[in-house]
Amino acid sequence: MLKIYNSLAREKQDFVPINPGEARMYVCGMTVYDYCHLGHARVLVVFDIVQRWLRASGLRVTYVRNITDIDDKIIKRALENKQSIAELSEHFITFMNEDAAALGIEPPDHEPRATAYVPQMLDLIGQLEKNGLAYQAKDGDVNFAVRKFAGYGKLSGKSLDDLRAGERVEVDSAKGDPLDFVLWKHARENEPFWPSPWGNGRPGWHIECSAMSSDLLGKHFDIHGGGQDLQFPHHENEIAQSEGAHGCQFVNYWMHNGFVRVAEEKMSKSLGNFFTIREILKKYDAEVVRFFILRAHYRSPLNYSDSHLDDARQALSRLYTALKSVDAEASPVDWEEPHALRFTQAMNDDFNTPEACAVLFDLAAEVNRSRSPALAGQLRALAGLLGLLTRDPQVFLQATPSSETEASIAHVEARIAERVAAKKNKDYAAADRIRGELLAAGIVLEDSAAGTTWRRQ
RNA sequence: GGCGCGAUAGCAAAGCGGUUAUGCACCGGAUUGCAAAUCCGUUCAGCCCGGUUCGACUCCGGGUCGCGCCUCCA
Repeated sequence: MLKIYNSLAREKQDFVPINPGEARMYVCGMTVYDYCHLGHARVLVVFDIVQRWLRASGLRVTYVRNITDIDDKIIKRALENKQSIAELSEHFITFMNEDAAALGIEPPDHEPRATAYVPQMLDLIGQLEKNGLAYQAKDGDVNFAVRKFAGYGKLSGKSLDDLRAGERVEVDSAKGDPLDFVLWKHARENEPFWPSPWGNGRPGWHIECSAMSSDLLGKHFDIHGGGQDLQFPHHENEIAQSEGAHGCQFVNYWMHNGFVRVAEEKMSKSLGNFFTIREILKKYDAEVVRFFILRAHYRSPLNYSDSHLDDARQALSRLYTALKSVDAEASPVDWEEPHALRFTQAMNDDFNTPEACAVLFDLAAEVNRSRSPALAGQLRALAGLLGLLTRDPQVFLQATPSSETEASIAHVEARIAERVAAKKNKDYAAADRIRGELLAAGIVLEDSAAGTTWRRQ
């Protein structure tokens, strides 16, 4: 039985789908005005795993991950870059897709863009107005009246009065309550706008997710995910909008992943301490990055540093090494096998990927001992559920993230041939010299009865 | 100020009221021309103070420290 930590209940709960055999999941994706950083990579990987495990558990999954392609930052950046908003967002959507593909992220079933859902947003705002939860302020903005929605704060555990006490935002006098949030912003100069019953304008940040999720998944669905920083106010506001408009429960299970940190601080744009995915991929294999993320539980903080990635690379190499010398059977998971049972137990416990990885290492040790093609196949199959060990071991072990040329690989092969000849002549000094030279270049040689192989250090 | 999360061995990171987590690093042995890889073995834990218990890293209470949200943020 799968258990999920539900942010709404603040405890692990049995996952019971609304419709038996089916899971509908919505995840807040990217705002496309810049490159994705490692924090974004974590969301992508974490919910890719959720999606994969739900499917592996036999559920029919509909996975929606949205793209925010209209908001303040995009408008600002487009102006700075002197390009259109469409150009800017297209540009970064392309980069995002490249990064996601590199990380082994399976494409979601739907990837809706906010700009394509303006009519649905307007319908929703109209419904909220009809329900007495939205009002148009003097400045033309349409706001949500948080005091009118009884459950406001239930996700984040905040009470409106506490929020008011801690209010640090400049009060917008046009709002009925400082905590009211905007559903529809009136048109301003140099900004794109859409016509609406409330005049020309553009959507507020939160309304898009309410509109897209109900359109693609229905008014009530199973799982909603995103980074921990979205819990408040974004997800709280989504609940207010969706439940306020539809009059029914919005989402059963809320999932929030922890932050990536740098030197014990949250990695974020505003702190300027972020590393983009493509920056990291210049130094580390994408699968190493994926493994690095999966080695920590999704709700724990994850500290980023080169030495941690070095460590992850060494660890992943151990798994690939186990597959290198055994001809793994290409078989599906044998679910009755003991490692698979442990793996399943781990994943069913709120997606405990660190424990699932530990099972992979135990299994790898078993493969090394037994040289069993069936067990090697099992290792490959289980790891595959996490999107790991999907490549040829030799390709992984010899891969280099930077732009190494074929020529240098040819050079390695040539030097190995020289060394084999030297060894044949019992000229061990020459053999060791060649090995030392290659080692200095980060190439490790491994002699075995079957001959000499090499890998990157 | 309000709300929440965390503190595990040299580093990273899980489960668990009593029995080896796991990975990296380290040490000893096997193996090897020597290595590497692999195998076998050893060493190294649970912030502090109380409480519950036959027994607590694990449960409860109180500290201390760290982090996050309350403002755009994955």
